[in-house]
Amino acid sequence: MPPVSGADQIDTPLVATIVVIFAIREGALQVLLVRRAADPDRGLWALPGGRWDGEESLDDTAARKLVEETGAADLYLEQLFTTSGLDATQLSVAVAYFALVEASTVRLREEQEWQPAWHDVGALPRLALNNNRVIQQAVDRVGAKLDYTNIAYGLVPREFTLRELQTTYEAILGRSLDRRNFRKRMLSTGLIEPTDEHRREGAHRPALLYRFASREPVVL
Amino acid sequence: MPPVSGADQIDTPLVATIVVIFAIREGALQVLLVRRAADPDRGLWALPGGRWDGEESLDDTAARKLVEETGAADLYLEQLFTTSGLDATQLSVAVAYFALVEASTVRLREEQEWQPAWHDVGALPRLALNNNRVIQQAVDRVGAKLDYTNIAYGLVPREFTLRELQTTYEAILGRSLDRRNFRKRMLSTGLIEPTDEHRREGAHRPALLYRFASREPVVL
DNA sequence: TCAAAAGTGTTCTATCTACACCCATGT
DNA sequence: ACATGGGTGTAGATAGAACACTTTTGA
Repeated sequence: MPPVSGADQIDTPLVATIVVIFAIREGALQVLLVRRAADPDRGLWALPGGRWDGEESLDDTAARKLVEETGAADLYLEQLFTTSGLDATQLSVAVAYFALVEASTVRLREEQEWQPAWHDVGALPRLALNNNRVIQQAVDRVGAKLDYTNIAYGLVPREFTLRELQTTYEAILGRSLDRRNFRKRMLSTGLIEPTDEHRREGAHRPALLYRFASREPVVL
Repeated sequence: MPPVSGADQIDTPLVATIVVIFAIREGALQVLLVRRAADPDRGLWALPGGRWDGEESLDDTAARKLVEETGAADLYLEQLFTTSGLDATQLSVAVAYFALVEASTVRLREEQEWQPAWHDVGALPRLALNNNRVIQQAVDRVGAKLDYTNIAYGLVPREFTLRELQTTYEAILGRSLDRRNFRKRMLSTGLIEPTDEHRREGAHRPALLYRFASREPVVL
């Protein structure tokens, strides 16, 4: 095991991971933010993150941060990019990730001083550091990957209706899709498959439930 | 300006950039390698890289490394990903980039102890650390981006024949393309445009020269 | 006149887009 | 019976893939 970095030193580079945690809530794409506890920008809403201590990989640090904040199993986690110079008061490098979690599995620790809370990506406040830009890049990346991967499995329950899946896509892409074409394409890719169960809710025909054929990342 | 990290300390995380420098040479995709000067894997071929000292951004560190090794203007440089734990002897983080340079503008510093040299990506030796994997990811990324960006401008001279451009694409993709379809697609995207000059070389009809409409990154 | 690479168009296929009606259910 | 969302097919447009002959030049 490699030795651990000592306590804060102004001349030691700080390596941190930050995680853009997405979930679909109330039909909208939301992101988890916390109150930033350190200068600069103390008190502003910010992406959750933590120092990398060298005892685990960067990916593991990001995954651990995700679980700490949401209690959610690590459904989908991907590295975005790395930036330096965010924080003019300290030599620092931030490795940004994004994660996709299923809203119903999340239990926030709302008693915490950093006040974790979901925010609609369409109506974000000004965030600490460059966090607005990081989130925008994460949204763009997820939207692009919806077309040729199965990563939406991270956002929906194990079984879901096509309507739920379509709402998820629309929330990320920011535009509405044609129901018939959406169904045809989803099924033709083979990424999802029908179950033999239906869900009835309300005064209308019950919807067939589907599942992702794989809940590991697949690229078409 | 932020303070500078001190000399080597075993308990200070080392942040380094490494750069996959690509050029087309003799019709093949080649990558610049150097002899690694430090343990582990001292003496093996490796990607050029250098410590990040905090006085410049990570991107600037990678760009400077590129210029130091090749003398080439920074034609195209993009971040790939960041890894930790490459080097079990030290707490380290490596930020990988790839660069596209035009072979004719490169002047290697061959007198250097680290023996910079071009290697065909199709026939690489075993490299230090995870460098084989880094190069593979870089090739995949470039190949994917050929389809929807103009990044090939980084690999070809300011003016070029369609044959030269096609050879460049084929070297990266590892397969041959149809000449007529290639021409049609290249011109229909508007990424390249004809000049009014021809190049005659050999006992055959002269080829019209083309240029990239923009030599800054463009996404279709 | 010959060899060698440049230049050019059409057909076929697959994919994406647009669009309207019937079905199953609860009240 | 009616309101609500679920489920389905077709036609037109677009983009990509396959494919062969003529042109210009230097030797």
